[in-house]
Parts: sequence; structure tokens; C-alpha cells
Amino acid sequence: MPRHIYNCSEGCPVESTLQIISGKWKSVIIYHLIKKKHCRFNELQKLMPNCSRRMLSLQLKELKSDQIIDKTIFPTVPPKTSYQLTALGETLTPLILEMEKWGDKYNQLHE
Amino acid sequence: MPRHIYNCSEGCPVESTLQIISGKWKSVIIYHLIKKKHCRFNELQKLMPNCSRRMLSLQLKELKSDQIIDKTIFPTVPPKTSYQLTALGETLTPLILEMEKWGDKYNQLHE
DNA sequence: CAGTATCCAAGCGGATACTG
DNA sequence: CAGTATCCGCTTGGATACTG
Repeated sequence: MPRHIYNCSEGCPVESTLQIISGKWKSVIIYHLIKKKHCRFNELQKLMPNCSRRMLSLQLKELKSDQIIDKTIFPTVPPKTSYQLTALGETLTPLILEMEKWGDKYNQLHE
Repeated sequence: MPRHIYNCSEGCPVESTLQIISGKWKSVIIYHLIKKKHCRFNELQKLMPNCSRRMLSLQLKELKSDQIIDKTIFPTVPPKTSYQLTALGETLTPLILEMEKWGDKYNQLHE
């Protein structure tokens, strides 16, 4: 899987950030994990009706490999999982909340 | 051109923000326009060596149609253009600077 | 419940050549 | 200089079916 979308030209830290959160649904996932602290797989799905199960799975996997989120598996029947932010992931909170703020204002303008 | 990537589920303003800035190079363009106030086409190209002329053109066009940037054309020979943020575009500054900040810290961790 | 595997279509995006 | 037009390969991502 190609993870070198941006070559991160020196002098542009924004590209480094994009490297981590620019996946189609990543910042939305992080947003929901900020709000709810932890979420199960199907719970996330309901919060993001336009994201397919396949895509959700892929995005979660990349976020995990970038150490932004953690996954806890409870070996029960039926199986149960829980996704939550890591310490690194939590440092994205101010950024994601800025996205929320801007989106709110933008929606006010356009309704 | 399909602009309805996200259906902007109610309750998730982050999706609205993504609708505007999630293009592959958009936040990088905005970042440079924040820093330099105005930029010419080739100037932006040099700042973003990994973005092709074609992509740069497309992203600028979308940002303009979303009223995030403006374009001034000087009818000289050779032709000269200048891109700058609109008032709406400037409201993205806190968000983009958060991206810069996070990228900076992330780069420090990983070098 | 929480995923993975396979298949396949659409469109993203690079390379190249051309224009005002 | 500042783009646009055309071609085309490759990835993205949906649909569907299957698994522990």
C-alpha cells in the first residue's frame, strides 16, 4: 500500500500533517473518537453512513499503523472491539476541533 | 466534475470542512498563500515540486469556484497572474496554522 | 459482531504536446 | 508566463460474498 503520497518538501510541515490525516475518512474518524472517547466498529459505521465497511476498515488500519489510534479486542462472543485515540492521536485534537469550528461557521453561511 | 465527495452527514461539521479543503493540494496552496500573501502560478509550482502543473491548475480552479481564493490577471506580455486568499479563505488561517504546528512537532519526533 | 477476499468500474492524476 | 487538451495506466473504492 502506497503511503508516500506527499514527499514532504522541506519547509512545508503541512504536507507532513496531510501524510497522516489526509485519508478520505481519517479526520472524521478522529473527530468521532474525540467526541465519544471510544467507539466500536459498527458504532463508527453508523456515525459515517457514507463510508463503506471496507473503507472504514482500511482507514482504521492505517491510523493504527501510524499510531494515531489503538484497538482493544475483547475475546467475547460475539466479538467486541473498541477504538480509541493514542497519546499521539490526542495531540490532533486542536486541529480537528478547528475543522469542526470552521465547518460549523461555513454551514451557517450556506443554509 | 464531481464535488459531492462527502454527503455531509448532519452532526459532522468536519465533513463540510473536508468538502472544501480535502483536495490533494488545497491546504498546501492555502498554506503558501497565508505565508506569502500572493503568489504567481510558477511560484506556487516551485513551492510544491510534487504537484504537477495540471493538478495545480485544477486545485486552484476548485478553490476559486469555492471562493477560497481570488485570481488577478495582469494583461501584460508575458502574462502575469496573482493568486490570493479571499476573506472567506482567510478564515481558514487558524486551521491551516494548526496543521503547520502539528506537522512541525511530528517532524521533530521523527528525525 | 467485526471484519476480510475478490472482482471490477470510475476517475484520479501523470506525461506530453499545444495555445494565447 | 500561465495555462489547457488529450491520452491512458493505475489506484481508489463500491458491491457482494464469505469467515472467526
